[in-house]
Amino acid sequence: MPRPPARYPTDLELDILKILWREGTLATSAVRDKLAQEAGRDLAPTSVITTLNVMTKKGYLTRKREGKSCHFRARVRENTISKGMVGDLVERVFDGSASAMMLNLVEHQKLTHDDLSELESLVKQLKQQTDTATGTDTKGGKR
Amino acid sequence: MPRPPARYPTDLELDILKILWREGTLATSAVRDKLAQEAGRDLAPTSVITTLNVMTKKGYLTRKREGKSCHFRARVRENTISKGMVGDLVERVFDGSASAMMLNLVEHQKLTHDDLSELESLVKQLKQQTDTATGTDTKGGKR
DNA sequence: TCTTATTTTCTACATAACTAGACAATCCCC
DNA sequence: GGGGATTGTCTAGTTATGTAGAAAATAAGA
Repeated sequence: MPRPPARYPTDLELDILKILWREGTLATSAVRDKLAQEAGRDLAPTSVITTLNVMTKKGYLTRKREGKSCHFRARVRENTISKGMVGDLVERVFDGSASAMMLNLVEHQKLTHDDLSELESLVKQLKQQTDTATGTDTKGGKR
Repeated sequence: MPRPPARYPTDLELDILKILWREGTLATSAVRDKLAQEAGRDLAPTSVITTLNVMTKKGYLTRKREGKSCHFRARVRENTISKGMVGDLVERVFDGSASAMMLNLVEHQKLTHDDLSELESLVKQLKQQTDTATGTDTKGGKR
């Protein structure tokens, strides 16, 4: 068994996905420009196309021929990917314990006072839901 | 510029680190056994040594000859690695916004009522610290 | 001591990721 | 319509990861 394929988008793929999530549909050259401007990746046109084709093969993108050029669009939603990547990290690093990861985040990453307030109210809200769900515990299956 | 080296331990490396963090120092064969038992990785002895040597070269491990065999020990602390990996994900997926990642976690990962309680008190505690810090301008240097 | 089992070293190979060149296809402008 | 520019296809080169075999080194036992 050789190198297993990555479960989630690689670095470059993620940079491209971010662009397409924001911009919608773009031609190859446009993707190339954005990559240079925003991600500081100054790639040859062929490099960009190759990558876009690979991503299409992987199911990350949709490809449509438009005259001589191709237009690409994200086929996966941002939320799905970020959720998956976070979940993967929780699994691999924290053995599936989301709370362990939360604690790590709260302790090590810089959170502003406002961040903390927002988080606090969100937690309070969720706690109430869990409270109410003690009777009908089917509610927990939010996701 | 070809394939960039991973910034953090790969899958297999992390599995090995987890074992060594828990067990302290182990000979190659012991690492191999644990990998089989706990991670379900049934590797050939040579595969394990090769990986251990690579990890040593990367600075993850310490290697000491002990008669005919070698003993390995983690050289990096668990906290450092997990913090780094979480920070990396925050950077790559959430563009550096730790709070965005928190929200994702709270929304999508399953947290028990107890998890939420613990989190709540931790946030409360941190908020107070931030409050006290309002006098000193340490707030400015966010990111 | 000589055989044997263990462990290491060195080499190797498949696949993924990242990048780009050679070259073909296609479009636009004069 | 032909020349130049743009874009796509195909191929390829480099490094990382994951895995293991051949063979050397070493310890241990009969």
